[in-house]
Amino acid sequence: MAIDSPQIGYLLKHAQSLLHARMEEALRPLGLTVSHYSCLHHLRLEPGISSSALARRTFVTRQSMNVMLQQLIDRGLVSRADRADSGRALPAALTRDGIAALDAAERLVDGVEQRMLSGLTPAQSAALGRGLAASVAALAVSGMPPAST
Amino acid sequence: MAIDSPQIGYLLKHAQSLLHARMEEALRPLGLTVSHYSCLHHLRLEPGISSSALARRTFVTRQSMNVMLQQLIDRGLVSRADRADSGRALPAALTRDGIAALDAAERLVDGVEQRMLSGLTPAQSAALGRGLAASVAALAVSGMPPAST
DNA sequence: CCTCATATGTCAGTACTCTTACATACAGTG
DNA sequence: CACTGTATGTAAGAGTACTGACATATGAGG
Repeated sequence: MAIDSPQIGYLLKHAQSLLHARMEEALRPLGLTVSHYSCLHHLRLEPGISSSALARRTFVTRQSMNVMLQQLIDRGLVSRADRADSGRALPAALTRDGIAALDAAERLVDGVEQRMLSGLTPAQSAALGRGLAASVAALAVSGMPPAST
Repeated sequence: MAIDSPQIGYLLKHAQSLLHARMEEALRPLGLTVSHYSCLHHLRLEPGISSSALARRTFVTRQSMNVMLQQLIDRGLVSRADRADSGRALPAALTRDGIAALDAAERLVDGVEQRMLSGLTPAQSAALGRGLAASVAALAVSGMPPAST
């Protein structure tokens, strides 16, 4: 293993693990998990999105997303059509209560993210964002890049 | 939610998710999971480490680490004393086969990390590392920082 | 010496996510 | 129209990690 860069993977894991833990703590008073929050968040960004598409946005399988959606529906935070207009996709959307819960959750989550970036200047935060975006782009497609040589 | 910075949490999750997926793919031919790799990796960094300490390094509970360690012991990659010299900690270490497996795994993982950073200059990679380290530091302790105002 | 706090190992139960598999609905092509 | 490919929803099962609880071993302090 090389000397300098390879620990970036570990730092990435460490940062993500801590962010998840702090978000979980922050959301606990609302009775929401981070997964629930992510679901609601993307549901607001794209009202009427299908469960499968939502699953891709939140990096889980569509089976897991269906379970989570059902929980949120049972709690009255999400509504979902029981018949598809076209195709099989059943559009889901936030209810009034869902919007309220998400508003409260956003405030808490924003606080955690601000705390995460509190040791960085705006320029450094922007650089962090660019670095992460470049990493995402480089890892986006499955499989190995053309072998060296 | 604010306009610019808050998406960094999502980028962090996205990057970590993709890194994990690519590492899993790369390690599959060896029959190792990313969790197994992390375990072996830290076992080499700190030979004789206890299961609980190893769990902290790899961000899982000591119960989960015990299960993983047992799997690796059953495969002959790790050895563990059955009696503690002092206290209750049972020191674990890599076997000859474990070192060989880890050597092969390190090469594959390094390739993935290099791919992740391939779109960044060395200076940008360093900045990414510093940003992540600062994020880890800011999120390190549980609980909320003193409320604003 | 005794007590308390901390750390480790372990067991049992729970919850969550994934893998695998199948049925359905549309789009494109012959 | 029939066939193929892709996308979605759903169900069943396995695998994995977590929470809660308890016993044990050491060190600090009275």
